[in-house]
Amino acid sequence: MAGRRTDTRERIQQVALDLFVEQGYEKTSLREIAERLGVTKAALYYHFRTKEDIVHSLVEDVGTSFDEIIEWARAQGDPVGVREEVLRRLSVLITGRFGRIVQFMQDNQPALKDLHAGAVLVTRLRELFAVVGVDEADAESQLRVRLAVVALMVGNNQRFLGEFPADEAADAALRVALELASPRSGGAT
Amino acid sequence: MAGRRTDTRERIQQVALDLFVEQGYEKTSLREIAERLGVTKAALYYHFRTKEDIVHSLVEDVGTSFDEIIEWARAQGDPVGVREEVLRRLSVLITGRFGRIVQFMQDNQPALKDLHAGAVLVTRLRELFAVVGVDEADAESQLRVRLAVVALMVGNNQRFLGEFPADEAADAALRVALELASPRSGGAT
DNA sequence: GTCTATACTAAGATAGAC
DNA sequence: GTCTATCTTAGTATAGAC
Repeated sequence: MAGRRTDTRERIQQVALDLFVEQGYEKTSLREIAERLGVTKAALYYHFRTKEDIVHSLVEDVGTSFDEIIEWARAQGDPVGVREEVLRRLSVLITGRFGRIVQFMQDNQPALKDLHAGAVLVTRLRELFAVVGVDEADAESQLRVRLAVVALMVGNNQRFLGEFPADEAADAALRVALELASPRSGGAT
Repeated sequence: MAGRRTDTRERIQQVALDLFVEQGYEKTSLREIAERLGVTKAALYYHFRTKEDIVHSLVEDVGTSFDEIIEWARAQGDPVGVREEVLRRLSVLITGRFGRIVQFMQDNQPALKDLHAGAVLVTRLRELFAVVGVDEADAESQLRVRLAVVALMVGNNQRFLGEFPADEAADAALRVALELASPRSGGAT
């Protein structure tokens, strides 16, 4: 808030995230955001160059946190041994302060796809998959470790596992993720 | 083709699905579809009442097939014993002629959400989850069986497991799904 | 029955006044 | 830092040509 004279930028982000989570990115118009704030559309364009810019500003923090996990994992020697810790750190992020944003990203994957913000999600997810599945060669093993990441995301998504309390769902998600990521002992049929 | 003199309706569906899969539902304009077909936007409105109607026409066949699986499963006596067969039938649908449409639904879940077509996906998915997870009480078990369905969908999605040949990915998806849906023997920590 | 011409509303976006 | 006015293009609707 240092050099600025209003907090409109932050209020835009706040209201936009509310509406994006409720209705989805495409279905939320700038007019709606502006009206709820009591300003005009043009005012939004002073603070953000495009609608995409708004969502990008919301998502970039998550991207940075993902990057930190990825870089940490790559710095370690033993990829398999590190996998579990990667999932635990991811779980903390998703169940913590980034929960709503991660859910939003998950629900609006296609909308974000071609957006600049899409890179934040898609690229990072691919890197996470790579980090988590380094030593897995066949399709089944790759699918398992990638599903571990998916388990964390959908398990903490109200729309997916909404009947259970959030903390219970979060626990379950982590347990399932760890199981999916654990090296196979017995083979399949 | 009985009472009709042109195949424009089918061509619209074809072109629309192509573009929807490529670019997503929201990003594809009616002008684009019309131009690729060499007609005007208004012509589309002769064959379909709305844009949503187009996607609905694409998705309803899948919905019917899902319903058949759900109804069959409910007609059986033993819910757990039937779970495996439900997943196998789902796998056939997804890897078969409905593959592209299922991938489209998956990728455009938020766009379809409030649409009439959304009921085809969301409602059916919930019912599938219910059928597949009847006897599972805790969050972890529910998450596992629901992830089994997700495994089938993402495993057959090029964007998710694109490095492997389609048939290999399909096999892997079914194996992982069956494993996730199999009753637990050992407990977690 | 099939399609074009035309027009309407609302969206994202921009220029310039205050 | 915010507003008014305007632009382009989206989805939608309908009257009427063939």
